[in-house]
Amino acid sequence: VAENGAQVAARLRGLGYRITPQREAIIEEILAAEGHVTPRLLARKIQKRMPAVNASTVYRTLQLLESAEVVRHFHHEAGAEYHRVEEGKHVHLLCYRCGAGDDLPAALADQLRDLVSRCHGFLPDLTHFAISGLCVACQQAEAAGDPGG
Amino acid sequence: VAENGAQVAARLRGLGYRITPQREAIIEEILAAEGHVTPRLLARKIQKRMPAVNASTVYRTLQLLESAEVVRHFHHEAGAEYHRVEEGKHVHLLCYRCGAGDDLPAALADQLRDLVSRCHGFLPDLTHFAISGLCVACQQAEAAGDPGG
DNA sequence: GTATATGCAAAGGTTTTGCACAGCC
DNA sequence: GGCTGTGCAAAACCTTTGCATATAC
Repeated sequence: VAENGAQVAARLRGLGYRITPQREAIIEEILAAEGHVTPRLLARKIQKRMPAVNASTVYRTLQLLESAEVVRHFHHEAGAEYHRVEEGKHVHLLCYRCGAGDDLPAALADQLRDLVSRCHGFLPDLTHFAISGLCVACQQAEAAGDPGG
Repeated sequence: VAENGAQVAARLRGLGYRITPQREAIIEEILAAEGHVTPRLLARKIQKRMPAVNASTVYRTLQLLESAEVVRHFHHEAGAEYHRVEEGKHVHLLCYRCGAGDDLPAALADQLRDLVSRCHGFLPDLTHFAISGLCVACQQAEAAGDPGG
């Protein structure tokens, strides 16, 4: 299902957008990124390849790509992060003690969504905000009285 | 269980902090606020009472109050919000279509937490990030083909 | 050729920080 | 009186915006 850069570009063209070298580079960089990227990091990566590219172009392109459903963003402690839509099923878990990130298995995520929906009516999108908490290792450390970080 | 301003001040004194008029005003304003406040709104409220108070004092005091466990913060689309610890049990639901806010019933919140904890090991704090989704009304509107906002 | 995208620069906004002075205890 | 907290100003960020120019189609 995962599109490559050329396919994304073709789809954008079909929507009436123009394909510029800047946009090609930004698309490629996002598709190449595993997981998620902040706009600022993405801007830095792009500027390594094409130093003249302005940060505002990166921000504008991200908005464009989100409206074209190529990417999506979610929020965590440090702000917003972008990822390709195909990787959007992840529920992001963040340990507030050690900072480790993890993902919720899809089956469990579905179960949570259905439970909220059935019991409360609200249909949650658990992928849009991260979930803070304690990872297994840090729970054990806390139980053992380890002061930790 | 809810402390009043004087009790909070006494507790801070016990921790070795000094109580200034600014801090008293900030504490009172937070305790008076129902629900949550952004730092910027809090700063504006304080400045109505005491025009000379600088925003940096508000930010510094919020950090202090959080380390003393008087307040806590959570994140949503627009940034961070602070609330008193006693009101911290809320899981914040936000409709991404109409913007309406709601809270998850405590029993359901507990159930979700236990489910994640049992199945995955991770012990989530569902109060630290809001949960985005569709409220009941907007689900019906979408089902009815209403273009909506 | 024309509409769109870009670069640039500047603005906008929030939050942080350094420092001298004021004021709490 | 000593140490902590405050105001002020400025800086540091990130992100957005207006406008003239470049360029994709």
